[in-house]
Amino acid sequence: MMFSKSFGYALRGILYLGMSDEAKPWIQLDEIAQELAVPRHFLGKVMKKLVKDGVLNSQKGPYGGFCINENTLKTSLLKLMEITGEVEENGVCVLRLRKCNALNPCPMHHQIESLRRQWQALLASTFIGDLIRKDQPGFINSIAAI
Amino acid sequence: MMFSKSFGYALRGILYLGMSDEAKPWIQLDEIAQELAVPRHFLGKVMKKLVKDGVLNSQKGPYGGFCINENTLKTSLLKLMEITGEVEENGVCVLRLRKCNALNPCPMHHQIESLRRQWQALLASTFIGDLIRKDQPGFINSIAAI
DNA sequence: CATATAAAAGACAACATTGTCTTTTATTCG
DNA sequence: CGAATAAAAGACAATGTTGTCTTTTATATG
Repeated sequence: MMFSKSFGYALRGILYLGMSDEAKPWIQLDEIAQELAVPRHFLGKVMKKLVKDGVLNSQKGPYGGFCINENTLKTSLLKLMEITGEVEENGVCVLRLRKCNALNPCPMHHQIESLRRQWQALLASTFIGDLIRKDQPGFINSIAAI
Repeated sequence: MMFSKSFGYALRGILYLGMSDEAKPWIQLDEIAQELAVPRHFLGKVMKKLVKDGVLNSQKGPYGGFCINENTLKTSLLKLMEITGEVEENGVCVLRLRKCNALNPCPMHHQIESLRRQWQALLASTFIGDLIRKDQPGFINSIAAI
């Protein structure tokens, strides 16, 4: 019940862009990495993936950088996890037993089942847009704090 | 919301011992690894840790092997995770932000909080003994199935 | 005591994730 | 067009987890 570092970087990068002043159309990797205190080049790779998957836009050259687009706020956390490479573990047994199911449950099956459903539901129904709080003054601080 | 392989091996190894015929006091690594279809030497390392932490007993030499002891059934899954090296993530923010807390929550804080509490509670209050079903004929199958 | 047995221990390889550095490509602007 | 800028891409290192193999240690038995 923990996200990968890639996921965390991706989410925080996106939120940083989402919170940025719209007067400045493109935000550079340098600024994002510095503000979030995150390894620059690694973040670059993650951002690249997000661009490839259409979750963000990017622009090369002077005054270029990254910005959100029409998909960004509608992107679910589940989608984000897929992009950042979290394994697809929808029906997979927590103990990785292939034959585990309701009829032939592994010892953990019943204990875990409900929590996993809640977890999946949360990831699928929470969108980037839900996480942005433009009205909250400490918001940027809360994603920058490391 | 997934256990490490080490954890899975440990749990299944313990349960295998817990289900074994008590007429045979010690069970060898060879048998366990084969029955559970698990890498033998890697399992050996995991079992060694369990012995060191007093969750299992072991005996070298001919007719030696592993067996459960007075602690085994009373061991919680949380304890098992600690032994198998799952990081201690009790108060840690899911995004690994150090300054995240109820007063200065990260964007995921409220969404996750309740689920994490349930997860922690489940791990702390589920014991090895709770997972053994001596009455259930398919039980061994359910931990052997890979 | 000698031998066989089985865990314990240690060395090392495969693999994935994370992180750093350099080169390439695209774009803006003078 | 030429220079500067910034993302894209690629090479490679550090680290952690998982897996394999070999050697050492302890113990039971003849």
